[in-house]
Amino acid sequence: MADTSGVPEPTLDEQIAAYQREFRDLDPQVEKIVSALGRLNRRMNVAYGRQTANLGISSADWEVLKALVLAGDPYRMGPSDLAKRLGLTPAAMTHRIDRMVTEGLVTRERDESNRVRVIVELTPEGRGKWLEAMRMATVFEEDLLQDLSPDERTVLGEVLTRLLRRVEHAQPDAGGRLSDLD
Amino acid sequence: MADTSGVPEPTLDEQIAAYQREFRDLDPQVEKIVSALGRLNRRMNVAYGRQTANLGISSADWEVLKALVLAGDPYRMGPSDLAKRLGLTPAAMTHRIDRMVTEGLVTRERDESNRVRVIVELTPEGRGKWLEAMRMATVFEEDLLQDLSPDERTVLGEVLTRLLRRVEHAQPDAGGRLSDLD
DNA sequence: TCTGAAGACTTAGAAGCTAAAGAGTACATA
DNA sequence: TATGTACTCTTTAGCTTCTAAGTCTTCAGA
Repeated sequence: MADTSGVPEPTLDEQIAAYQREFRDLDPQVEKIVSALGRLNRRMNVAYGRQTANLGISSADWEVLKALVLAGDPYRMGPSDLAKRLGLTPAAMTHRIDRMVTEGLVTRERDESNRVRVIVELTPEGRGKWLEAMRMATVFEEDLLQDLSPDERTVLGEVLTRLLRRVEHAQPDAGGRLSDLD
Repeated sequence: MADTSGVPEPTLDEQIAAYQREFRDLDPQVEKIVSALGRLNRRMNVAYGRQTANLGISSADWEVLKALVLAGDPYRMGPSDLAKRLGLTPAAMTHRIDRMVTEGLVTRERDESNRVRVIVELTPEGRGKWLEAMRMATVFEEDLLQDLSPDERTVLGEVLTRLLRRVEHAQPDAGGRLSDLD
């Protein structure tokens, strides 16, 4: 584990002030919204990560569990569909499934009706881990939002989905990957 | 590059509906806010990633450039301070700096007043890349938010900083790492 | 001068990814 | 039936980036 003590991250306002100092054409209000979004997400992911780590599952495991649960009962997908869904190569998916099989989270077997295909299926234990992670996550989320009034929740949800629609429309398909610009 | 065609991600509403089906105790409004936050952030990061990739810098490069710029003129930090700031081990920082020196983004030299220390300094080219990345990012961000009224911007900024304060208070220091639970 | 602490680097190795080659299965067509 | 082709998954080789542990250099204090 890397040492993260000392050398603290600047506060949001300090960072915005520094940006304005180093970069003239900056709307501080826009930057504050965007930076807060990035930071909020980063902190939330740290919290989720701690919770799932306590369950003994990695973020890679989590992604696969989520995809299988969203597929609905009987919680099955093929490796290449999973790979496309998660943006991995089939080779990477093979290794990931190997690990998850040994962890007891999923099973892998040939499709008897078409023996070219392979079926990855959630085990009861895998589904249990997903449910437990969701339970912890929702407790955290409720707590996070508890200071927001009903009106604020409505507005926030509406505005965020509007932004999401805009960003999805602006970029039809994916490219690189990057942590928050923040 | 992994194939990401076909097998589309469910829409936000489809996903919420699936979560409700699979997990009883779920406040759909809370989940919608949280999921929209996660997705929005993910899409934004993809956009940033494309932009910086066009400049020939990686997300790792970007993090270092940002830290040095935020340090202010003369844009200097020691490797271990950078490592702590970015949550890496000093060894990883050494390699990252190696790469960035060959890319001409930073210089590395011994501190003559204390020869144990090393000083990493932003080059004019590195600063130029940061400025250019910021320029592209702000254009994208202005465009993203353009449909929001002044009132909506004010409320959004205020609510997000409130949430940020809450999440920062709730978890003083970091733990694991995870992509969006979404 | 000696010694311990601290900072940066080196080495060895683990994890996870990609690209490309390989193996097995299904199916269309002769 | 035989065979070529396509499809799916796995294997192999190699790359990148990280951590852990050890080394080297420098500085500060006894």
